[in-house]
Amino acid sequence: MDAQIKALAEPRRRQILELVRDQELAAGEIAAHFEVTRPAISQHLTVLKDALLITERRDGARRLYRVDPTGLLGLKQFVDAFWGSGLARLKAEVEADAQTAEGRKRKGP
Amino acid sequence: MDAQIKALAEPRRRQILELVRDQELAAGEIAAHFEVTRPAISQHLTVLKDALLITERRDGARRLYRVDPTGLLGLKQFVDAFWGSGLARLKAEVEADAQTAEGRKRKGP
DNA sequence: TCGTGACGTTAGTATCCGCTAACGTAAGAA
DNA sequence: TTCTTACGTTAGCGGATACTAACGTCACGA
Repeated sequence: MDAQIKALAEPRRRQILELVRDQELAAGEIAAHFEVTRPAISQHLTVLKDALLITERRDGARRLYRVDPTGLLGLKQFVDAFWGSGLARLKAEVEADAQTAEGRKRKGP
Repeated sequence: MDAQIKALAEPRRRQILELVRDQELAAGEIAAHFEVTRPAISQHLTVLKDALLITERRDGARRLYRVDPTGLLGLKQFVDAFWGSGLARLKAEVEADAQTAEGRKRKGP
């Protein structure tokens, strides 16, 4: 999961992911959306591919890229774990606060 | 969400988050779990705090830290969006493959 | 075979970032 | 006040990385 999070830490790579989220695009088409050089985009695509976040498919001299959702599984589990436990703790706190507030009838919001 | 993902991109910061996920710990207690110096941990805590991933509470000369789950909301939405759309696309592909396979009865697994 | 289009790859550079060492700050205890 | 504890902050260094420029590779058409 380390490679995936580090890949997503770069804003441009997240933009690339959004581009190939619903459509399959060639490397040149992706690069055309940005103002950096094409090799820079190529390196970003390599990072995303190594992190299993996109898949590459050859079509003649072109290479088509698309999102690979399975690569996000580890990150999703990580986030969901914190999200679930965090919400549970928040809920417990709110209930505890409500109880103490009812018992004391003091220290308003 | 950029600050949150960049904060999570560092493995040590994820370990810190796991530490203060279910318990409230002081900066020194957190630093005791690692082999790096205390100032390094202090800087990590600052990054996590700026990214709204943890909360700081003063208790005398000590400072207690704990996970703030609400800071993960943006990242969770981002991941869920890709996860949902990606799974939908995968499902559509599988169904399309099943149809073509049934029609052609060729090109096995 | 020669040329062209579409990519990837490799130096080389500037910047960012995590770490340590040294210093500064705030809150009790003596 | 003075000492100690528990922190945060700054300066500086070394490694990682995003970028550009130049070069190499593969597929296809003339």
